[in-house]
Amino acid sequence: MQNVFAPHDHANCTHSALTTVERACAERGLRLTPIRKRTLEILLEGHHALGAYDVLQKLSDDGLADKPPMAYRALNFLVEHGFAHRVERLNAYIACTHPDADHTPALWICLDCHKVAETVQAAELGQRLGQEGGFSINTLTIEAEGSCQQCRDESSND
Amino acid sequence: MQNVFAPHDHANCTHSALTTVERACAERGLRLTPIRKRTLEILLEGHHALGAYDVLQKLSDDGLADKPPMAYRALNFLVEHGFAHRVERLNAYIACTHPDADHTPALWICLDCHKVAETVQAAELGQRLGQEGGFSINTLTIEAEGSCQQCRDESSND
DNA sequence: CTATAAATGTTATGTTATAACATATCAATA
DNA sequence: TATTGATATGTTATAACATAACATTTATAG
Ligand SMILES: [Zn+2]
Ligand SMILES: [Zn+2]
Ligand SMILES: [Zn+2]
Ligand SMILES: [Zn+2]
Repeated sequence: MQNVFAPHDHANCTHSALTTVERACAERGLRLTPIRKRTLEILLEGHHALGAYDVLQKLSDDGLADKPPMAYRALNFLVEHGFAHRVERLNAYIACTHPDADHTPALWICLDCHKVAETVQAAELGQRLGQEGGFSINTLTIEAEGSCQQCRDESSND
Repeated sequence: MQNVFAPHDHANCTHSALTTVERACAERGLRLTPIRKRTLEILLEGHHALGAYDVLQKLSDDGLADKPPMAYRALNFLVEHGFAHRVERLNAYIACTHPDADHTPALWICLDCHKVAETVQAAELGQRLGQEGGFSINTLTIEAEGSCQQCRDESSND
């Protein structure tokens, strides 16, 4: 999925992410337990970032988990293996939209529709920046807040 | 100051930042009140990020402030006007090392010495990334965790 | 089977941040 | 210089985010 801000077949979006993650877990010997799978499904419900306690509430509604550590463990599992991303600016989490690739995403947070998109072209860019000062990058966070094309188009149609 | 990871005349570092901020406040009609000034001085004590409650403790030691909102207000003032930066990855704050320039910094967090450096060459880079998807950037966060040249040099001298 | 590791369940608490409202101080101007 | 409106500070309370520590259960390998 390229542009989550634009209208798209989100059922397909969800389904392909889920099957990709299931395959990746099988290949890598990771256990996509019920809590973990449901947590991913919850994040996949939309392209909005959810806080850990939002996720926990939904897990609790499903009778799967009802204590903060349970949600954090599932979210951390997904993040560690690249199936979800933490949005630092929002203290929140999104499902990854290309969970097959080993990647460092740049995140685009629309302040209008509140969707969060990601692009993967950002990593080498950071590496270049860092080399200037001899800094060796372990992890790189790139997040932008602003407005997506769709929201700007809509607001100009007033 | 370019490379805060390397040994440098930090007294000068502190002094020049403080006088630059004082001048900027005078020019822009901003009030660098005692709490705000002391908060800046606290951040300037080193190139380490401090949490709001660390700052609050120091303000409290000085009898200047003793409730969370006081520290957050002072920190927010400094951040809003570009005199300090919030480090999203650390939920913490650093004094800006070039408070004269209107800038979007990239932050370099050394996991070894825990110093945080900033560079200003990053903004246009983000703009370029964003334009690809038609995203209009309001604020941009670029933060890297890793190891600085000095720390890597030292650890290879074992 | 059983030993081991991994995951989950649970309690408690730590950490970060803000809403809401009261009071004081500053700065412009009548 | 008194009024006043804006800005900053003081205060209470609570919201929101996150993890330490330990017990129990479940999965997997030998
Ligand atoms: Zn979708
Ligand atoms: Zn949008
Ligand atoms: Zn310095
Ligand atoms: Zn270092």
